[in-house]
Amino acid sequence: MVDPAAPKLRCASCPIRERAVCSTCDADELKTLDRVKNYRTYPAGVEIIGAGETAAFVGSVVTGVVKLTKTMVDGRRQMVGLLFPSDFLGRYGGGRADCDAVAATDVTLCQFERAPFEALLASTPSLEQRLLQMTMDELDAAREWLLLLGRKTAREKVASFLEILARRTATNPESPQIHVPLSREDMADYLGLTIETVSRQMSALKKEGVINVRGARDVEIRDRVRLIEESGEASW
Amino acid sequence: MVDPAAPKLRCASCPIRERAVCSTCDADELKTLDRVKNYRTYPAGVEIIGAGETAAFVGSVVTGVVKLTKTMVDGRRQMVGLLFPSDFLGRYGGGRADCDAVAATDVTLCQFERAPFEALLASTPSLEQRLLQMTMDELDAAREWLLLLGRKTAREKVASFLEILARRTATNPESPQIHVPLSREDMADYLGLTIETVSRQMSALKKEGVINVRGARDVEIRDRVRLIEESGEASW
DNA sequence: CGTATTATTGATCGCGCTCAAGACCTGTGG
DNA sequence: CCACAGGTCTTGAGCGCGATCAATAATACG
Repeated sequence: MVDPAAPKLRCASCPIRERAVCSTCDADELKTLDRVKNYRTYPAGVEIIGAGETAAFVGSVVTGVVKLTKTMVDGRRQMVGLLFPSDFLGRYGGGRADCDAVAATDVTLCQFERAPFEALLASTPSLEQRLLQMTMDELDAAREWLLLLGRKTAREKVASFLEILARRTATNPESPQIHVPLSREDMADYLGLTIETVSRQMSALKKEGVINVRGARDVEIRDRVRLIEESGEASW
Repeated sequence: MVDPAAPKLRCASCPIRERAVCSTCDADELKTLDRVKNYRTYPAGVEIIGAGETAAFVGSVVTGVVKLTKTMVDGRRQMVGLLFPSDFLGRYGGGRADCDAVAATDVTLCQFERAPFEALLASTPSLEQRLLQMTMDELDAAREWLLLLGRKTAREKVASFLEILARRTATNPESPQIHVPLSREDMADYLGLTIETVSRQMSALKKEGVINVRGARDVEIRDRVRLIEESGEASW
């Protein structure tokens, strides 16, 4: 089900050292974390934590993308979180998870056993401050997402999604290439749409010259300004 | 615009003492908070914090209900937060607010000046832990809300909203009376619907005997089990 | 290659939006 | 007391966006 532990990276050379929950830790604190940390890889599609379970660990995404989803009894599914490298995974309060965490791509996690991590958290204000900051940022993102799901059109939803990806992952600021780390089905679950509607909107944006698509997962943004207009930005 | 300060309540006799952000504070910490706190009332409809502003204060809702909303350039509006007594108000990270905070009913806040509150926060782990806990609870609620907006039908949305209100505010567990603290327009903004659709679904639930409505804001839940069925609960 | 999976495109349907009218509620002044 | 105004809520008629159902097309993979 799960690969054996990958070799432990030294924190100093960790690619997410500057942005993860541990970014404000000093050398001593890193040493403590080091004793309870554990690299682990998951292939795309595998469930990392199931809804209702109490995970034995929390952790940071090092590489890859993790999706959080909720499912209704009749199978309707909505994505409720999308975690990129440096994002934190886990219901920290000790409660059980209320959604599934699934590897959207191949994923590497830097996992911490729950109990010692929480002990460290309680005794390390800088770590707790960082986690609070990250949780508030996620809450802000969730609120933007509420606007998207509640009031945007299919066109605006797809454009917004591409713009979010461009901001988070693109290299070249102008005319960026983005690799969409999700299938059309995952995009639909993110946007509260069907795969057919996602596909149609992608085709329309392509036909109008806003984007260029090759192979369904590689998108070139040809007109960034236009894309932002199409996304129907909030007014503030 | 805003009423003068209401008389300061002693924390010991505060109605939200057990559940607010200060619930884990000891006597000394309450004394410090006391020096920077400030009761204030806002009449229904008044803007408490505008999007883009950096509020000079944060605080707890003591009585009444505060709505957080986002507005698009063309006027489409989505509620993204709904704060009841004991809930915390304010973008704590020191950043600017990214949505409007408006009094949905007459509201009393227990306000703290931002700078001293943040100083206290940094030096008081128990306070920070409590705020982290509350922020994670809000994030959980926001994720449930994402499912509602993305995948539920109008019927399910309205039933879910009534069930949420029943859980948060009702007195009698069986056949509870609830007072809806929002107008139909606010309900529509909460649910990502129009006021007409909200009204139609309320009428349908009434006709089918699930609820009883008197005066648009007072609802008796006649069949709680049925209401929960109609809300299309998540599967876990 | 052939098979399975995923994505695109087309045709039709229905839920919730829009536009419009009417009901109800609340307060104000004669 | 009624009359009237302004707002909120309800109800009705018709439409359009996105869902559904269905058929290809493209891609991944052994």
